Amino acid sequence: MNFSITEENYIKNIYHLQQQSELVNTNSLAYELHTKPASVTDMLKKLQIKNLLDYEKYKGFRLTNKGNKVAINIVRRHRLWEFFLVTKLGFEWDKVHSIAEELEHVSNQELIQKLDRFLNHPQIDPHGDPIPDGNGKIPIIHQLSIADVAEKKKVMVSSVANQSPAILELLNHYHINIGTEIKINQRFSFDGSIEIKVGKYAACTISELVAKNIFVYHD
Amino acid sequence: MNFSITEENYIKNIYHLQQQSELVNTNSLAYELHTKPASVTDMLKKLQIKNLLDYEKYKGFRLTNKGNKVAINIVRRHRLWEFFLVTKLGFEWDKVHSIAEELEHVSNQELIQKLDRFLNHPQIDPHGDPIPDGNGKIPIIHQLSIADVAEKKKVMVSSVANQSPAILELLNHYHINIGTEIKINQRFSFDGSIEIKVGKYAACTISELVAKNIFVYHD
DNA sequence: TATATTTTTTAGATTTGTCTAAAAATAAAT
DNA sequence: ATTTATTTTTAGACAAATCTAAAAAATATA
Repeated sequence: MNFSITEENYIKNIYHLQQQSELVNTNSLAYELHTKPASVTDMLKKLQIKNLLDYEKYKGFRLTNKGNKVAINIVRRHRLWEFFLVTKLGFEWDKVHSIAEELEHVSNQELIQKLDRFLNHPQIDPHGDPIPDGNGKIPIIHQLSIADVAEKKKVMVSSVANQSPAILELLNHYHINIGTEIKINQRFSFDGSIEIKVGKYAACTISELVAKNIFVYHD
Repeated sequence: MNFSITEENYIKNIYHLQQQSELVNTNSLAYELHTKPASVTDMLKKLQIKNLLDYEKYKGFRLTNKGNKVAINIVRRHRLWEFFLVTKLGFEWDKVHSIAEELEHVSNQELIQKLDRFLNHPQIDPHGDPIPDGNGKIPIIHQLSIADVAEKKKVMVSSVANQSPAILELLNHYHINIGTEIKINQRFSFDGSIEIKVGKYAACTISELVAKNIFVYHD
């Protein structure tokens, strides 16, 4: 089944609001979508008719199983594109969200499948959020801040918590990016700074603050 | 200035029809867009108001300079995405057009700029059509069929004329793709077949028919 | 030149998604 | 338990893009 861009945006935002509270209400959805409550009510009816929404007048609403599947697929597309934009095109984190918001509506199944393979089946997007797989399964990924990784371990960067241009500047300087391999050489107890080796670059030292913001895959 | 997806589709199709005849008429545009002449007339008025179209009732129409620039930008996006889909995601030629048709409407300038750089500023799309550059300049590319390349020359595949699944099967077998480096070893006059070396694979022989359908960059 | 045919345009209706303003239901406060 | 405030829904209008059916203009034919 195919949905309009507008419908997809409603579905996706309902999904996200449901992560915080079981039942979603009209006003908060209207706020997220930068639209008016009256418009939301109209769309709720349409989504209910299409069996995407459990909705009772004045009582709030939630996605059906079917609606949930559709939502997860949109989220998957969004996060895959974000990963692509950062790791392949060299975008900075703060720019990718709005672009991915457009790309996510290109709904060709084969496209997403091939994109996923091209990116090597990433499990975490640049913001640290999990990327659902083709079956809608959301991986539970164990991430650890570099500050907590044991010495001598080799790890791969999965995401970065703080997304300010300031930390970006620093990470670029250290050649650290999503997917970068890092070896933890030595931790210094005086100030919590850590000597690391990034890829094949010469070893360098990062502050504890930076270390705490860099997350890596960890099983 | 930003245009709706519908407007962009009209502009692009007018552009393509203009390649064949200076003035475009309502019926042929309606045919291309799978819509009705009455709908076309409505849109023509809108495009004229936005200064994209020179249009006189009952007399046909053509893009203005401004409209032309917009069209070329859409074509650029379309062909860059086609190139991406084939060379990076491994799509076959016959599948990419409709997907690129959706992707082309994601109009973020920086996205296209970075995609272009990522793809290494390709000049020809998988169908052999030129890709306009960021300034709207359309490169005049000299392509040559492999059948006409001198012996011992090293060349790079730019496009493939015949796009049937049958030739695709063969090209996959030979590891030939857009961007692939090929060295012409020897031409055999008896049947016009040619021994070539594809990338770092062992030399192989292709028929004259295949050779005639593979085009390469040539200055 | 008059008539027939084709092409193009107008007029008015429809669909999708939106809005404002007012009414109805629910929740909060006295 | 009323009154007040908030939230949600309805009713009716609007803009974008489309359609059908009929009128108008241009072209072709006799």
